[in-house]
Amino acid sequence: MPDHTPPASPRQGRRRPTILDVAAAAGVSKGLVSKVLNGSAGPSAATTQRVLAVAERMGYRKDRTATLLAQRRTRLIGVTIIPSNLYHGELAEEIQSMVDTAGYETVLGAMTATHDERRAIETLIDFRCEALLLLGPTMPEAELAPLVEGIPTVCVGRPLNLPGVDVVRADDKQGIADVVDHLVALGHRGIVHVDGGTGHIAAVRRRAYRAAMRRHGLDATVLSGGLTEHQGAAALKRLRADAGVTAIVAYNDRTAVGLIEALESRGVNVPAGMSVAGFDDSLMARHPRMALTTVNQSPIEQARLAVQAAIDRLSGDDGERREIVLPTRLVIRGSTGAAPVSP
Amino acid sequence: MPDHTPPASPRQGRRRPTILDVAAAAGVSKGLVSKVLNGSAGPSAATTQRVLAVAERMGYRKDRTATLLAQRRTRLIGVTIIPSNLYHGELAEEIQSMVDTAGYETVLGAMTATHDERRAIETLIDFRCEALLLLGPTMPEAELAPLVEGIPTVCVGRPLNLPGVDVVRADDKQGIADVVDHLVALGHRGIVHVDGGTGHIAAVRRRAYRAAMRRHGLDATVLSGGLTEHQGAAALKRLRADAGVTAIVAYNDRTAVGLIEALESRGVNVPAGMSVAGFDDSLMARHPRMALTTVNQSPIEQARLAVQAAIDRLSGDDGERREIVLPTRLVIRGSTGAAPVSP
DNA sequence: CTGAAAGCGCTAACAC
DNA sequence: GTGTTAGCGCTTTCAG
Repeated sequence: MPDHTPPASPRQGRRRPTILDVAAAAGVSKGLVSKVLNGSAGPSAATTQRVLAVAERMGYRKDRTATLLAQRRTRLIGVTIIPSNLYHGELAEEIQSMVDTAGYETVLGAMTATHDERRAIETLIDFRCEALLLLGPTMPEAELAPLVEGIPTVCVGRPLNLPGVDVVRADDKQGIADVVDHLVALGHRGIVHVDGGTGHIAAVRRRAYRAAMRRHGLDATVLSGGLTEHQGAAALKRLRADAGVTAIVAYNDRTAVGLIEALESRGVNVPAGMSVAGFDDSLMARHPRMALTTVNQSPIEQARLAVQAAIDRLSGDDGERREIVLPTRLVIRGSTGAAPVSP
Repeated sequence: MPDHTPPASPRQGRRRPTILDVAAAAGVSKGLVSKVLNGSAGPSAATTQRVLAVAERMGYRKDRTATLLAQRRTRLIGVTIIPSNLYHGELAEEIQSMVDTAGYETVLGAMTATHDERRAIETLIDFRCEALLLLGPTMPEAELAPLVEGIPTVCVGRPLNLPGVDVVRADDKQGIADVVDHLVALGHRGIVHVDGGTGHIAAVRRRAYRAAMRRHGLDATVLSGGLTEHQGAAALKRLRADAGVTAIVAYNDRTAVGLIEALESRGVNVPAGMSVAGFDDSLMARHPRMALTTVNQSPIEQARLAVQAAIDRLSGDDGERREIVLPTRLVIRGSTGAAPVSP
């Protein structure tokens, strides 16, 4: 006689009670239970009481899967995130609150070495998220387009000219320009940029750096970096010692922090021997020990506006694609200083 | 005539194609399509080809909700996380990879100000996660028990004596003891502890601190702190200036970092004026600028073991509750130094 | 090899 | 007020 376990089911305690079990135990129909559970008008106070009590006692929890299938909506908002990026963490916390109060739920799609952006987005879509919030997406526009087609998406942190995709971002160009201006004002002329790799935002900042240098009549040098501390540190190997470089404009705070680490481990003091500026003004940058000169891009405001845009779309706002560009704010701290006088 | 939009449906592009649409377009039954899509044996090569092509062309994506409902399993592993905690971020990335390679998927349940641990866990359960990984849960055991009952759970970072709940944690007691020993060896006697609030791990470390102090015949003083930089900084206000305190054992790196920030903003140099030690050895602590003396608790190893435990349970391992205690490793860096000689 | 049909647990008309 | 019923999109026997 074959054993009678449910197919390929994982070890699981006794079967979860369903709405039917509750209905039976309360002596009513499942339809009624459903209404009670959803607080919809109809059921009498007495029934409501009883059903609720029974449900509670049985430890009943609605099966969201079934609910969603039946309702054909999820009230889910998907957010792509790099967990080890503190700036993403900050944004995510803010987003979570906003989404919460709007009566939706967030689901975080992690991007890691083994789980790239495409997969993260696909996962989110598979969860039937009704809207997507992409934190600093790095995929090329052309690949992103078909992926998010048909689902209200807001892109946080980079420009993206796709129909149906709203954008909330900081003015990266201005931010980088401010950094370069600041360094030039301090007397630096050998200013290099350690970029953020192949992503789109990286390209934007790279261009902004080049434009700013040109404006000052200075030569631009770009070193390929990346999104992590480690990649930032590694970029230093590509810096020629004799190049007369006295300042580095890093892609973001993580890159900058990695650079500072690498510099100081080689005995180069920051800012005495080298000025370093970041981007994001993350918790890391704010700390007096790090005291990173960086660019603040109002994460809270970005989170608020991004969620707002998504909710608006979900509420039927069919208006034009929005592109909200927030001003950046240069935050000058101790990691940048006057250029050393040449010997 | 009533309009015919689906009930309360959010704005959504044309309806997503279902398996039925694909079946119709391919001229086969939906059952067959299902089989093809799942790669199960049966369909002929020709049909497989055709169905796959049609599905691709229509941009078909399976509705996970429906799939799950039908299969009665999700292959989902839920992870609770504090997004702004860098240590959690590190753990999460590692977990994600491990879970990935095991053929499961992770869903992150964020804990924030508006979304407490209970809600995060409930959300995860509502997603029908088959197993739960709780990162440093703070809820009292008695409240946690009914919540996670019946679902394989592994608790990361704190002891938890609950049937069916495996534990992977570092030896906090040893870790704190090492810190205290280290400080005592440096000549400190006025050593206070800024704790992590009301959570369980906080209690464990508090006790460990008290025990270590007692062992050295020193008076213990505990200042209430918290899990964030801000709360760490705030704790300083509660420190009496005349107390002869020369060293602080902080609950974790975030608390320590907050303390250092607050101390240095008051002109107290670390470690010259005050030694500060953290716990976690997060990315933050490792940076030379922060150079935090702290306790490493092998996050990668913890992630690996935690996922392993969860997968084992899901694979039918009904063995005894496991409690894996990893050794900690004191990492001495620049934030602790010799006690100032008293005047 | 393919199709038909019975659910999965819940919601939402629509009757009673 | 309360019960009945028809799905939601998919998987999975079980026949053909």
